[in-house]
Amino acid sequence: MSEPINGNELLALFEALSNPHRLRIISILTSGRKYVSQLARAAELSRPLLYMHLKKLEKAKIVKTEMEVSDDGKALKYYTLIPFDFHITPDRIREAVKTLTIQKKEGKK
Amino acid sequence: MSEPINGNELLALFEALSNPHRLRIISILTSGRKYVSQLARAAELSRPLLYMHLKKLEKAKIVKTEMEVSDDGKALKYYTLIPFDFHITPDRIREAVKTLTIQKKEGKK
DNA sequence: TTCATATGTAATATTTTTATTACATATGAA
DNA sequence: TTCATATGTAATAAAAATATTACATATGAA
Repeated sequence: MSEPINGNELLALFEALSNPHRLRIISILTSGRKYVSQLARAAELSRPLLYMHLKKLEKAKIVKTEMEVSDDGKALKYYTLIPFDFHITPDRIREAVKTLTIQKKEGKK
Repeated sequence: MSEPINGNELLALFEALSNPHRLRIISILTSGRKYVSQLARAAELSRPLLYMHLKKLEKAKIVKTEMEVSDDGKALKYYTLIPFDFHITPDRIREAVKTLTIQKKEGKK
């Protein structure tokens, strides 16, 4: 969480955190795990849109998910916050950049 | 730098850090200030594109700028890294979200 | 005067991100 | 069977971010 971090992972982290809805989702999840529909109501987002945001948070390893079946038989997809403690300084960024391979437009024809 | 941070400022910070070129720019500036053309060569970016990226870094207060005139009379615009040390945890994000007023599509007609 | 070096930006194009609409399936309760 | 609750996603639209092109000005040196 606080160790030297790979450049691509660090970038994915910042990308995940660079949106107000996703910050709010993180905020909501600090009070405990929520299943998708529940989270959609709390965040006031449509499920398709919420899924998109959750994918970015998953990619950055900020949330994890698990399927469960409720007492009344409904399938529930729970999202849980993965605790983190990032220490961001210029030196850490300089170190991370050494392993940064992501290029915008990479693979362009 | 490490104190509780305003939600909008935190978002601007993450937005500034969520691009590989900008991370590289920060990395380059860790070795000392550079003027724009110098930085453009080091980062292998066109000046117009570099200006766009520098604006985002300035907005997030990650860099500052000062104009100077070189010995041979050229105007030089120097960019300097502002030291920072951010501590990012779920609780800090939850606190910051309370003061988050930025909404995508805010002000839509 | 011409060249090489700077800064500065407007207009446009391209790409990516964000958001919406419209579906599908499955479960248990009424 | 119908209703309310879930999950899941494809197709599309809209908005924002990124990138390029084409200019402008100014300086000192050759």
